[in-house]
Amino acid sequence: MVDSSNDFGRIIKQQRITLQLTLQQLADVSGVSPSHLGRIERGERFPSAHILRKIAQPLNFGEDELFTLAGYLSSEPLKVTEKDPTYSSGRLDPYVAAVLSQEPVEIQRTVIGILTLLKNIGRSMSE
Amino acid sequence: MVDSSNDFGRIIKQQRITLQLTLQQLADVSGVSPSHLGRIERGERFPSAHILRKIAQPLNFGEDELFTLAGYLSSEPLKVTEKDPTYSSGRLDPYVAAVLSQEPVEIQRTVIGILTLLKNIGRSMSE
DNA sequence: CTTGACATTTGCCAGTTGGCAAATTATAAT
DNA sequence: ATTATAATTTGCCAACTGGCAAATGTCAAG
Repeated sequence: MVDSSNDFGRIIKQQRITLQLTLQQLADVSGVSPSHLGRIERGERFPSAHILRKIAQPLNFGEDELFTLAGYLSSEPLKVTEKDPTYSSGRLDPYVAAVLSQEPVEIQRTVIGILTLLKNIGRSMSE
Repeated sequence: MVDSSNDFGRIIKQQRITLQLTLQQLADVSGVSPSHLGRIERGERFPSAHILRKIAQPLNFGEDELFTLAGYLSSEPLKVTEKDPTYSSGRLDPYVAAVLSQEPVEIQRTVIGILTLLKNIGRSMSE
């Protein structure tokens, strides 16, 4: 299965690169084969919970953080999301709320500041 | 494959019974086939993260909670949040919630993705 | 340019997941 | 008990996961 907008893989890869690890090294530490790790990074495989748990710690992710990321970023959009009006715009996504509430209010507002900035940039570029 | 001490299945089943749902009804709501749900309940299948996520909401479980129950997660709370009292307010600033909820969920999640990336960069730079 | 040493990707395939439909079992109602 | 109906389980199999080994890509040193 290929995930065309492979956010999860990109995040994993970014973190591996940041930590200066090769696939082989991450494989040694996590016990997951380098080939499989590579396929996860480029969205050719969707890792099982078992694998997610193995790679969470070596990548400095909280386990549940990685699970939540994987769940929400998985290739198949949730039908529930489409059917349930409470999940569409006008409401705050529960996952987003959960993650943000872990941050100090200062950080929360900074995030909003960045969002506003990006929107302004986008607006001015489309004129 | 059979899980001899099938705690997870029992908990899932208990919750389904409590909510007065049949396998068929839970299947309709969650989008997971009744046969598969049945096999999960009696420990003949280990649900993927994808399936876990689908059934969490209809059963009134938080996703992390369900992952923990599934035995994939350690039950330890997040280290960062626990050790640093100034770090988390534990709640979402109302202004932040108001602004973010005006964006599509997709954007909301992208914002979180950016935040995560920035945190990872910061973490690796301070080592 | 070539060699050698790693790093990453690909080919292959055994094992597992999860859906569909048929079979079986439980539950009512007469 | 008998039939009808709903709920659950089983048989089957297409699709996916993840490991191993081979192939390919990358790059620094000679």
